[in-house]
Amino acid sequence: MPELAEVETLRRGVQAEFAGRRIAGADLDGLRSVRRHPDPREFARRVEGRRITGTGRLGKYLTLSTDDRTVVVAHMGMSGQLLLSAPGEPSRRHTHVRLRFDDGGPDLAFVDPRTFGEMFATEPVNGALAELAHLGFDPLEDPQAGAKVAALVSGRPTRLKPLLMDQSRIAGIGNMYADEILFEAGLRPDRPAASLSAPEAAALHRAMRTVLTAAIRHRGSSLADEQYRDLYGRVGDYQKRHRVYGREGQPCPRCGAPVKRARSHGRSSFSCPECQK
DNA sequence: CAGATGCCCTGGGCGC
DNA sequence: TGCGCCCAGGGCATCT
Repeated sequence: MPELAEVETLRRGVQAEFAGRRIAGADLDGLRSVRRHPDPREFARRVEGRRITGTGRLGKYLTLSTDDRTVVVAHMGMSGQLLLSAPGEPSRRHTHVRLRFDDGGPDLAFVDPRTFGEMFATEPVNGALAELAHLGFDPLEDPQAGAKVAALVSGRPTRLKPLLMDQSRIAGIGNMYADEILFEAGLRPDRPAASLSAPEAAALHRAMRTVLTAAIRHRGSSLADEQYRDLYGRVGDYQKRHRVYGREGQPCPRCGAPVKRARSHGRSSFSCPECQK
């Protein structure tokens, strides 16, 4: 389930492999992955002939800027992959979008079994993409992130974990990294945000940076299903360093108490009952 | 406005 | 071997 660290890993791959190249055409399979376009042919028409000039990321969204105003946006959802594919090589199952390039180099394939992900082509209005306007700040890219975390928790009755995962407030943190960040910060997932002291809010921001930068350094997390792969099809390494997520009953690496799993709304939260307060 | 719920969707794992 | 069931969960629409 690609979150900020996995999308950032993909972005770096896409930047290295696709920046400067011109899209010859887009092959589409069905409507769902380009569902923002009333007619999928519109997506193909908008990207054809565009040269990719750079890449960006806001939260879990990856953006490809081009030589005109067109911006191609990708979101991986639960199971989306962006894969470097040899031109002419048959598309694997669940390939929904495939970008071909005019230089004979590798294609970019969007593969997504569960189809929660999407791609679309759009353009900025007043320098911003309307489709991403609902997103909150990026915890790594925003230089004001520390102050924004402090402001966010102040006076808010919401519990910490839903707050961390609320993309309209902080962009890029999902279920997995929320658990790891809260463990790193020593804070319970169900802790009311407003109850945090100033040092605890600072620790929460520090934990975001620590966990997310380490996860990027290790090229993201691939869980048991190995659904997450980078652009080259490689699994990440950071799952080996998970301390609570997916580790129910195993000893907390800090105090040895068994990691606890709690469920709410069909989502699992993993935490240490002893050292998260 | 915030929180809760249900839906979208498929592969993999499990029990029988 | 195969079938039905459950689970994973991000984003969004819809409700209270």
